[in-house]
Amino acid sequence: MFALVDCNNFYASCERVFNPNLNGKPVVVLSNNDGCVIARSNEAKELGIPMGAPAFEYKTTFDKFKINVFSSNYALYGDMSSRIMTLLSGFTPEIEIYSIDEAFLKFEGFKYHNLLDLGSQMRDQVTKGTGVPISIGFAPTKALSKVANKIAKKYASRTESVYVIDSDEIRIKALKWLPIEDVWGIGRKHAKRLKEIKIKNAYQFTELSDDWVRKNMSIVGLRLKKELEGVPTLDLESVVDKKMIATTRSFERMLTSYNDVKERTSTFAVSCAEKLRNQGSHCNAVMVFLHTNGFRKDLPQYGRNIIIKSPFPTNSSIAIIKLVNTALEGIYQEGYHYKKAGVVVMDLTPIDQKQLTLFNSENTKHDPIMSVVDRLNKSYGNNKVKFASQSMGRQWKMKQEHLSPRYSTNINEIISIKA
DNA sequence: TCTGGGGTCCTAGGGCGA
DNA sequence: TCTGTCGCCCTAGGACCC
Repeated sequence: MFALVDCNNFYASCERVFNPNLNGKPVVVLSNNDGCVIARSNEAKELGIPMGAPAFEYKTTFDKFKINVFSSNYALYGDMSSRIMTLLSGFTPEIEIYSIDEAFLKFEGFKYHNLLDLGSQMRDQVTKGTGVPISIGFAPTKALSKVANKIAKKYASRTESVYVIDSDEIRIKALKWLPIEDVWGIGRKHAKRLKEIKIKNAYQFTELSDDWVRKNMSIVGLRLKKELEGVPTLDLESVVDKKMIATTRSFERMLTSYNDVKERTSTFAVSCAEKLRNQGSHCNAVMVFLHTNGFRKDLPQYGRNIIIKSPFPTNSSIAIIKLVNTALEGIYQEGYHYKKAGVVVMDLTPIDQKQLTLFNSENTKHDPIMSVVDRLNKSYGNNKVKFASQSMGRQWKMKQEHLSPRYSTNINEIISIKA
């Protein structure tokens, strides 16, 4: 049996944990730069705030309904997530952390265990330990546990947030209930095509022929079909090293000078290099992209990306900045208003599998310098150590007008209780 | 004025050597 | 020496997830 545990409206719930006044009130959390809505409490959903709503367009709605608006606070959400995952790990060693707010758990040999009781225990322990409400779906496959979870969440009061699919009868009933566009693994494009041939719910999807699904939706679609039929094709996935690492951002305002863009991409390069060192990897290539604001039809549009191979595997911030600068020179064009840029490090290899090259060897001093940089940043806060191409005086800030304190990860921002 | 960020997997199609 | 075919590798692009 698989269980899918999903935190309800995770970011909004995290904000509520340290601010109980928000209970019962509408809450939304915005993306980086306070751009669009990425999480909503049930009350905000009921007021018709859609996922992805641009914040500036909904400002009057926020004011009108007294919606509590927060900038995203990833320090807080990341910490809450790891506390929840630790609690869940107490129930089974077989756990796959699927995202910041979701985990698949596998229960072998629990045939005669009462899953409803088990789910209730999990729910109570996480709620008691962290204050974040969760929903749990049990089923014989991962895709079906997603379906069960949706039901647990949708009918929270009736199911007490735990739902079990353990018979064919319940499975079919659940699949008939689930609209095709809500099936895990079926995105917008496939949902549209399926609806065109009158497939409206998950059950009808399972009635299609294997051949049709294989032909039109590839092996991925066929695996999904089997999963929904109750035949497991997906197992828990173990944590593997990332195959690419990216740092990309929209700018608060549009940039028109080469040096401004270069400062940004250098900072992205440093961030990617740090992530590489954390993972214990080197990169063998970097990709840099930049583009103008696609929403501004009145301005000329431009966007390009370029991949540059590194002469040697590296995770040195200095070496990666150099590569990124070379790449940027290749694609930067004067005369445009740039809104977004990013650096992606690719072709990653483990540090201990370094191939020696005859030419172009790297500077051997970089490794010790980077470990000093990492230590300093760890002790004095991130990004204290800057490299020459990064801005020194200038402070690049994300727009974060509604940021909550980092209650759980910064001693200066812990919650204070007034007597 | 203001519209996120970070990933994975699969397939088709072209280049290329056997 | 030329041509056809097969399979491998690489890349771009599409689809999906949170």
